[in-house]
Amino acid sequence: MSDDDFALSDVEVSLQPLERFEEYLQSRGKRITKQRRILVEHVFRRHEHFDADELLDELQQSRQDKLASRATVYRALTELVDAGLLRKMDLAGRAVYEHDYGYPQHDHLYCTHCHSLIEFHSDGLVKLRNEVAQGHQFRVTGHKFIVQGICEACQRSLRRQKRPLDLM
Amino acid sequence: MSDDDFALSDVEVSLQPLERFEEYLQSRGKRITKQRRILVEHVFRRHEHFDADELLDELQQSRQDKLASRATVYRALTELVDAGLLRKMDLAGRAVYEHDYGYPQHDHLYCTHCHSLIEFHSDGLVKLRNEVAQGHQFRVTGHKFIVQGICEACQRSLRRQKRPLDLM
DNA sequence: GTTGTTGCAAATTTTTTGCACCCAC
DNA sequence: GTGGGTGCAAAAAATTTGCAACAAC
Repeated sequence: MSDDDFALSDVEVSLQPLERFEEYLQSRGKRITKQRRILVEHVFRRHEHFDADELLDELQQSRQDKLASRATVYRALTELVDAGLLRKMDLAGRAVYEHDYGYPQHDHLYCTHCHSLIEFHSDGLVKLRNEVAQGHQFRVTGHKFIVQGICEACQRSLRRQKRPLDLM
Repeated sequence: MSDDDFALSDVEVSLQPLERFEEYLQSRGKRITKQRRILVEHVFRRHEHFDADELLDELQQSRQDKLASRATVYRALTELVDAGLLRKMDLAGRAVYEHDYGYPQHDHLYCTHCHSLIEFHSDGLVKLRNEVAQGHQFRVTGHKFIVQGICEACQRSLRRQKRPLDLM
């Protein structure tokens, strides 16, 4: 069986995150360690946005046998982004991560009140992005589109607070 | 003469940045100090992206009579954003600022190689943004759209470096 | 066995804050 | 005169790094 039996695109969609990460590590001469395995498994256990500190807490809380140190978590997050498994966003000063691998491309509505992130997808956005880039001879590798505002729930709670009798 | 003689939109476009800032300060019971005046004047002297540290350097370099301290610069930048004079972006870990007041709305192509920012405007983007938000009952206050990639100049220099003769 | 990896703590980097003194109002 | 503002230095917060012990390969 030759290497050609697996086209890159097939491999990309069929591998589990951990397998994909191991592939990445091997291609770079890096080692598959216990910590890296634990990290990937943990991160892809559920689909949520998180930052380095939250992840570190989860890997250390209520257990004396810490699964990974702070330094290792930071180093692994960088690798996971590099491997295309995670996406990194700079929000309000700190880095927030989310699944990228095996997850459809999307953008976010960011509520500046409760700091929640609402995902959405828009084909038109990508089209528009590529057109603009082409006009500037710019080679696109990605984008960050964050729409700031107030989510529906916060609008209601704010309305209740600020205008108790102004309903009429 | 009633207040209505000055519609908000007229006032917004006719005032100088400093005047606009003074208006903001007065409305908050804050004081118009020498440092705040110097900062606004300096920041709006030219249209460039900058971070807190660059600004601080410019206000202190080659002069023993420092124009503003680090703390004052950080505090003023927060006020200027709050006043609507500056826009803040979180790029690569640190905050980058640019003119907002009196400057047309725009977005950026961000070269991840030379870290330059290329501005562009797209009506379609705003339209698309509003449509998406409306679909989620989300009240938009703004957005950040950053297209990452390699600018034209860097594409050329990279091409030259990496494949001199394509040997080996 | 060799070489990359981890953990720890110290170091960096960026931004915030407490407080005594100063100045705009 | 008074209360907000400034500068300074220390503190915080987030992330990176040097290095000795350790573990993949």
